[in-house]
Amino acid sequence: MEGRMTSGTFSKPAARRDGPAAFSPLYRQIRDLLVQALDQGEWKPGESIPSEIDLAARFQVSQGTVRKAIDELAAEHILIRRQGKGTFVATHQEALVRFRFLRLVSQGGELVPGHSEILACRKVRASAEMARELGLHPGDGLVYIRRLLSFKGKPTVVDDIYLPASLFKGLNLQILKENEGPLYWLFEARFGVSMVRADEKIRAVAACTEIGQLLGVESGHPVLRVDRVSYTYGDRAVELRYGHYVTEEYYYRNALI
Amino acid sequence: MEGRMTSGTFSKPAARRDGPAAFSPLYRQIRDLLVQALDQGEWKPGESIPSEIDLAARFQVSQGTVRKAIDELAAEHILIRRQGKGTFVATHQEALVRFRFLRLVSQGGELVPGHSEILACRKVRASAEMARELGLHPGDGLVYIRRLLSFKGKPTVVDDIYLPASLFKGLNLQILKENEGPLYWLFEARFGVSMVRADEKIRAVAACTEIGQLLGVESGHPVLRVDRVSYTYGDRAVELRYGHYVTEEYYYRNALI
DNA sequence: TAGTGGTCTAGACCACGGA
DNA sequence: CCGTGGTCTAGACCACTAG
Repeated sequence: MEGRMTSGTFSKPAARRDGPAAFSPLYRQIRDLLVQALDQGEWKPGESIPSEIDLAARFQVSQGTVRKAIDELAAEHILIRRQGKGTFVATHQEALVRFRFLRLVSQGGELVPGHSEILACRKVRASAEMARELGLHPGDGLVYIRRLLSFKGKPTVVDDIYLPASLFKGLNLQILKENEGPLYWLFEARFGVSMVRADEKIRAVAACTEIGQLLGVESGHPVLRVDRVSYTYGDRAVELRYGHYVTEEYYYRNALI
Repeated sequence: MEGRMTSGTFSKPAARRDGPAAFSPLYRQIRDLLVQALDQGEWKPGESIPSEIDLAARFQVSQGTVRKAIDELAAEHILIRRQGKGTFVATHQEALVRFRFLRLVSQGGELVPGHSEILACRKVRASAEMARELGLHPGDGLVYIRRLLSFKGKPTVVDDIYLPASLFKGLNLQILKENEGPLYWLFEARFGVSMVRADEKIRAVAACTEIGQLLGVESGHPVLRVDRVSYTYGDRAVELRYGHYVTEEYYYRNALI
């Protein structure tokens, strides 16, 4: 009963005078094991993971410790708890997840679903900077995608997307055109790459003629430029996305908390 | 409400009884009581609140329940836990808090402290829309502030700020000019109004001549337009802020999580 | 050494969803 | 009805900070 998996088994007794703090509580180790299992596809987006009691048995810890591990993953929106039903792997099919990654809302504040049109898809080679951001080598293969997002028929966003070809083998124009629903859903369902978080850099720039034509505005018109790096389970960058947003009828919404 | 208290396993079921009808677990009621105490100024920004054990005694619940209440407030960055020291009320003096409300970073990604210059301060009357957003009546008194933020000597942000005059009695140009440090620090230290969260709407617009002159760019130059509504403890809107950002050397950074 | 928050456990019971 | 997550308690011990 007692002696089982007390904190001594996992945690490090003192005796570290200057090394980087090596102490990691049990629940965080469990959290990392869960992420690892997710990364390996043990449970897929939309599926349920085992119950807290089962996981507690599997990892030989108390239910409370498993709970705290899941709490963290739920706070990161990697897992979703549903009382009475179970705990599920988040999927970009759900509106709540989608709108975390597409912040455009109409003047009134409604979250408007958009229509996506694929304009291009081809293989390119990574520049030095792209390689650095994706943890690849310059010249490595990338899949380039250009797509136009429209809201209520109005062209609003042009995205230029770059993906590591090694992770998205076989991705081509036909697959993209056949796809219905969010791109990230295609990525997770067909290629096993789940986008979990992203960092964005936002600027105001003047539209070039090419972008202007696609968005139906004059060249020089102010547009939002949104540079995104997206990450999957292990904090691994797996997408670069350069977006141009027309913000006359929709705006980028952000909550500061 | 009553069902909440009848959860007979509690050794002290008679402890809490509060009125607001909706069902909410004990720890959330404790959370709300803590927010209420903060709102009434029982503990001021930068100060420590009582220990978990003391609070547990005060509210007649277990330490674990208090912990969970504090956990929520810490997640909202309203409280800050420091192991071995105590739990403290967040203050805008801290860099971590400031940078949650000022998202501009340099190209390299460093968080650069800026220099603030007050350009104007006067009393105005609330328009219908402003009144609606602040929960006031049209015509109610507001304090209007224009300030210029510069980074490394370069003018970068013009903010037009509107505050309910009733909450900021006596705020004038002199007080603003004497103030050193963040505006929000002045607000919380001198007027007892703590900004806890905010919503922002972001667009790309062309600079008008007036804004262009202040920011040192041509009229028509693309700038970020950031409309902010800020909230204090009870989710009460207490500030409108319309910002224009030049984004050539600095950009707005956002984390999608 | 004393006091704080942080971790972990064990057990009881509540709320919810579905068979 | 059962199984799920959600709440609450009680107690032991660990990690950190300060005097």
